Amino acid sequence: MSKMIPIAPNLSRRLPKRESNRGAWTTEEDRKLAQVIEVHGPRRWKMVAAKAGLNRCGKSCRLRWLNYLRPNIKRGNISDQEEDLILRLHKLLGNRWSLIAGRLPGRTDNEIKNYWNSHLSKKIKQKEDRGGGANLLQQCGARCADCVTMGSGSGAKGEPNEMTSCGSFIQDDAMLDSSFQEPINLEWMSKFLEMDEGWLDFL
DNA sequence: AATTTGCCCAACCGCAGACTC
DNA sequence: GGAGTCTGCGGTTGGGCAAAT
Repeated sequence: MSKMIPIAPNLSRRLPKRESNRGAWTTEEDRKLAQVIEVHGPRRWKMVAAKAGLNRCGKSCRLRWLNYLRPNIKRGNISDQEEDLILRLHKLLGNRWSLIAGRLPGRTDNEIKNYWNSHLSKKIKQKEDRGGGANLLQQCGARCADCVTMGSGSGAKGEPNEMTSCGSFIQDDAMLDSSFQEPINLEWMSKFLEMDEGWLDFL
């Protein structure tokens, strides 16, 4: 079943449940939030929420900015190349969506998480059911228990440098640090990961 | 045409680490 | 060093839409 990208996804998602505004953001709220961030920058979210006169918590404002209003957000279809990259990075990093998103310019952790949950996890399961593609996740897991642990959804946020085996190849902070802002060339990253897979096979 | 089903994805929640006083 | 607050992350929820019946 093909799904269309919503043209105006912020129209009416969730209904307000409490006194503060909740649910879908209106275009007016978006505009106010963007204005305040333009002046004060994307930090001190509680203050931003107050300055914008929005009856929303700072957390909600931050999320809206990061996932929707931030400049250079790429929306819509994930390309095959990006999908491949997500698969490879997930194999290395587990469910560390923010790290994975950091390697995909313009994509948000939420988007990648959603894409994984709705598309890739099914693909993997289908392959596993057919018996042919179990290696997608297990290849790594069999060799590196840390990857499995990190991807198990425990909520634990291990430091990149604490990774053993798989991670030790890319221990460099600049490589894994989510604050690493430079957009990375997808082709380069794919090649890098191929190298890493080769290294994994060597173990 | 009306209803049901399946799925996507924006937004919320809880937790933990970082930061400030 | 401890308490309180802020920020960021991953997991989960549920409203809305298109397809199927």
